[in-house]
Amino acid sequence: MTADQGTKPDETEEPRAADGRVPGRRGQATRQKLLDCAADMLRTTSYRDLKVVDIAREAGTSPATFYQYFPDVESAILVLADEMVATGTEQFADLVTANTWKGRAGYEGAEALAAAMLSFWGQHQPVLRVIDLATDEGDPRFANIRIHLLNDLNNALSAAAKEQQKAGKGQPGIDSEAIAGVLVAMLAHVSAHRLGFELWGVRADDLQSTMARIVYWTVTGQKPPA
Amino acid sequence: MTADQGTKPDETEEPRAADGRVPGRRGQATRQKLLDCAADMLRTTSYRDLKVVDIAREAGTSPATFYQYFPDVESAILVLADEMVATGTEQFADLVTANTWKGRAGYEGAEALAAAMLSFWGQHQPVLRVIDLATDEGDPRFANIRIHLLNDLNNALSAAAKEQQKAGKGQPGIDSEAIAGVLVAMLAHVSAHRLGFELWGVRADDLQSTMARIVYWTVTGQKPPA
DNA sequence: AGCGTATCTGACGGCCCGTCAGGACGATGC
DNA sequence: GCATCGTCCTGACGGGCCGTCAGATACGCT
Repeated sequence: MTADQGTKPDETEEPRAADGRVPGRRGQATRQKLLDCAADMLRTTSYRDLKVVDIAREAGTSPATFYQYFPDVESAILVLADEMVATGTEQFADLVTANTWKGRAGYEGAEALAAAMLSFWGQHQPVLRVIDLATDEGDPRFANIRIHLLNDLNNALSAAAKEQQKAGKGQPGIDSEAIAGVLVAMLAHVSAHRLGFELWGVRADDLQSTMARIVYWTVTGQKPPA
Repeated sequence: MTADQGTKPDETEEPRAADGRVPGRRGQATRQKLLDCAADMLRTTSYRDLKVVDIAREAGTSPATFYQYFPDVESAILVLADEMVATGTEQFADLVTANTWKGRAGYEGAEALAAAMLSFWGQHQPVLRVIDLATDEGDPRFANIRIHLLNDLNNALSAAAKEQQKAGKGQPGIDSEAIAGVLVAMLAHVSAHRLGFELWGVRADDLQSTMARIVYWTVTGQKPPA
């Protein structure tokens, strides 16, 4: 309210500080540096081994400074996760709703979805890894992030499946939410473990095709063309 | 070798103690009590919050006693996981290899597999939860357990898929290992999160049918009967 | 330059972990 | 019954990391 605090570009929401104060220019700089360092370290260090003291040292500051901007390590990663979700959450759902699910073009839409998932998980692997881990561990904050990320896709797939069912195609007599849930679970889990598959000798191309074919057939009940 | 130690029923392997000694009757009793208490507490407490002191107190003993039988909490859970795997690892693979993959009987075999997975994950939910978590976290000990649990199923599905491919059915031109990997990932992940699905309003029956249909179609390329 | 405020930090108490020396218990021989 | 020995258990301790606070520092403004 009455937000006229100089040239402040009105960041998304309020980047609240530790003691309630609103951080200034320099404060936000160090805050960002801490975030960057945390993101960097996540690439090499397991999330459980990510200590506050290490992040602070990497950023050239002291642990106490960290706590001035984040209540704990998880909160910092949550910010990273929020940014990531904000940049790419709706693209998956769009790939589903924009799909005609007919013939070759329909199958290629499924292939595009699988490719997008694999690519997204490849790019944001470290953060997504933490989201999955913390969610499975029962942390509701990360669970919400995960829902935000996958909910649109889930709804889109459910709608597509139901649409096909009405046309006498797809999987008869099965709750479309179950269909969507299983497909989303498959897509997310396989994408998250692509590296593991490759280490096991399975190529990403084959994963992508397999997932695309399963998605296409499960939604439409039609054999993928060629 | 030369195992004639009275009425001792020759337990699997050597239940080694802390300081190298072989534990006696009473020692094994408390060891088992610690395991039982750990298993019990896993049902209510998150694996990360499972402290040694809590297990010891629950078992009516002291933390130091725990360390006499297990180097850490994870090792204790590993024993539980080993027992679980030993009791039910091959049943999944058998359900695949025994399947003819033809007609209604073939589809019912797939349904039986999905049902078995859901049931197994329901029974052993707490321990399997830890296995998944620790594996994702990079713990190689739990990763090995997980491989032992799913490897036979993976190989069986891969063999079945390849068999169908040779007969001109199934998914043409795709590595059967990728097919098996995706299916196993789906089965395991959905089974692990059945409770979450149900909380979301999705019935286990629909999950089972969806998974069974996907498995059957992916392996055979045939539409499930009825 | 001088002052007020935003920002940073060294140092501290608290919690949990894993270990060790020593005490309690139970079986065995007499 | 009781001495003795081996098995088993535990109270107490040092160490590491966490999160906080009062004080020091640096910047912006007049």
